[in-house]
Amino acid sequence: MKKSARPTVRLRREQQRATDTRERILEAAAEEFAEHGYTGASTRRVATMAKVQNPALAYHFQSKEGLWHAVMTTLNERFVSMYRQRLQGLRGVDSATTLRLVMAEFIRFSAANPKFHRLMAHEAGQGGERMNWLVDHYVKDFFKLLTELIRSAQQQGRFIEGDAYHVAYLFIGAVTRTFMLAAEVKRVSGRSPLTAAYIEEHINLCLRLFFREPQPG
Amino acid sequence: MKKSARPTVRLRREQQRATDTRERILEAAAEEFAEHGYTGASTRRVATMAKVQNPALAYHFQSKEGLWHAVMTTLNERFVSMYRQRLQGLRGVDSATTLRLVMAEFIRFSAANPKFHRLMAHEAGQGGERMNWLVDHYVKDFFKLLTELIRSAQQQGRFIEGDAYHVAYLFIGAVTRTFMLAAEVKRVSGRSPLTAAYIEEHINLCLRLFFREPQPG
DNA sequence: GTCTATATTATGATAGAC
DNA sequence: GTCTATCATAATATAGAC
Repeated sequence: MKKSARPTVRLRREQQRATDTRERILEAAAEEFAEHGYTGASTRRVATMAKVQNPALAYHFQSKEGLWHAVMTTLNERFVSMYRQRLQGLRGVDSATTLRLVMAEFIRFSAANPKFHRLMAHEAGQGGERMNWLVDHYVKDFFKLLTELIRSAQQQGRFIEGDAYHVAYLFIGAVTRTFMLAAEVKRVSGRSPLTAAYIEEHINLCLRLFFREPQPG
Repeated sequence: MKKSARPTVRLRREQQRATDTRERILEAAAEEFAEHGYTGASTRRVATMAKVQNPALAYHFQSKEGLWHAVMTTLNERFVSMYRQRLQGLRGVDSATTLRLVMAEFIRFSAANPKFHRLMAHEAGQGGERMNWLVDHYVKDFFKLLTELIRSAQQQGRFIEGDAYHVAYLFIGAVTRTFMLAAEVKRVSGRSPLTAAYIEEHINLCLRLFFREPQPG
């Protein structure tokens, strides 16, 4: 059988191609869902952006909803692994310092992935099954961790007072708004928030706002 | 001509009915656009929610885009008249106090109109004609006023430091996030942000966060 | 101003060749 | 795994009676 003379190489090549296709679709879908939300997103536009035929989406992800779940799983896993890795390098460090460094990392992640917050926000406004799935699989755990750190830092007197969940939402809102509305910020103020200088300024402003201590270093 | 025996009364009644229809459509459309964004919104769902037939939308607003413009104009005029009225009552008061009271009013408005911020945010993420229209007609003016007040309050040493546009976005993000994501906040933390107690707590937290002075009263 | 009916296009999903 | 072709539905918009 000439055809399968080098089956492993052939297989690898096909799998590679399939993986590329899958990832192009995922990236295009993230863009489309971020811009238009679930109902407003068009799988045909996704296919066009990813330069694949329409049925490729069904082949790889079964349905529009399957595609959405794949997008959200991918991005949330990236987010989770970001802060888990940051935490691993900080074992033994006191809570307030840990919180400060995790928050700085969160700001950098938000600047690098504005799509992530837009995707989450689309679902979080009015409830529904997709929001419940997100909260139960990812959001709740993250807030549990974050609020525990906040309470510790508050007990050390190094973080602003107030209900931990409440101040967590204040922080996330303050941090993410400029990045989520980058196009508007640019047109209103003349500055793009997605520059290195702006991001560093943002980290300083946000941390100074929420922490009760002189800047380290 | 029996038919037009009392034309003015007849006219008024018809105009009243038309006005009711128009307003029902506007309210339903605000809900629909807030939840699904412009592309995701369905004018058929709007018609169903407003309990009118589909062509009624075209009669009153010409097109989907006409409907969107009417919704945004209505809500933005309400927003503008809110802060203009608040400012009128504060002539002669110093900038920092004016800013504090305008911001408190902004928080109350945001709690009462979470739809407003969701509608604005849908368009502000990726740019486009609708965003440009919003920025040029409403957002720019509001930020001009807000940043002028912020700079004055900063000169008085009564507001946090930093670029006025930048801190304005921090403030708006911190204030609006919990209301825009009310459903998520409820599921994550168990508290609904749309209660009177939460709103008062929110006002206190936000003002304490951004102002550099002891609480008045 | 409001209704029924419909033209036209876009959408999500699938069938079947290769 | 990828292609062409197509189905069924839902979308925006309009025509024309009343």
